[in-house]
Amino acid sequence: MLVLPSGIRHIPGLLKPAEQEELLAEIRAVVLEAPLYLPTMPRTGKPMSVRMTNCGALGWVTDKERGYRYQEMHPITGKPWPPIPQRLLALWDEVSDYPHPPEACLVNFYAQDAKMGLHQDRDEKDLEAPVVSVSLGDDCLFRVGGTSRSKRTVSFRLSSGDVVVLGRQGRLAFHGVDRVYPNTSTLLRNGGRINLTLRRVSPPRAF
DNA sequence: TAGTTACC
DNA sequence: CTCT
Repeated sequence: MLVLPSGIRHIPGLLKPAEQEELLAEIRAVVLEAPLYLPTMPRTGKPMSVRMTNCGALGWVTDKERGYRYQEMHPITGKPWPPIPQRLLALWDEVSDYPHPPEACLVNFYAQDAKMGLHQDRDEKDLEAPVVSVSLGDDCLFRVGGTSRSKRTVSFRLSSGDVVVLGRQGRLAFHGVDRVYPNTSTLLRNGGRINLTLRRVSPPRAF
């Protein structure tokens, strides 16, 4: 039987099919305002296989010249990111156990051959807040390990409507997507997978 | 495959 | 550097 590393919560089917459809419509609206683009790796300029955009006050971006960072503007259009849909803010309140709202929602689109290498989310200044991830569309094989690359990893399947929370000891866990399973969901007409990642970037301002 | 190193 |  599968045992997840501590601090990693997998909540299968948290979003019902109707909620997935509603959320998808909102993400389509985000993508109309802030188009998906192909990010590139720092220094090498190698394109990733995933296409990205963001919503929220800040968005995670990467390019050859300036590397991984958060910024307030879409790198192609130069416009501010659209707001995070209210139902994602509500989901954050439901699962994050954190008293301040997320500032960034990274939207990752995985075509059927896309993947994401093992990595840590460590570009945020606030590491107290968890990372909350929502899956839509085709299933994927998700892999998660410990806080060093050499630690053992476990793999499990994520389906549309599943939510994963990386918090506490899991906040800096290495994780990635090894493959997408084509045609395992009918949510997206043309297949593929969307992952939404909610993050708090800055420590909350003292009042 | 096991796992590095920047830049600001 | 979320790749090789």
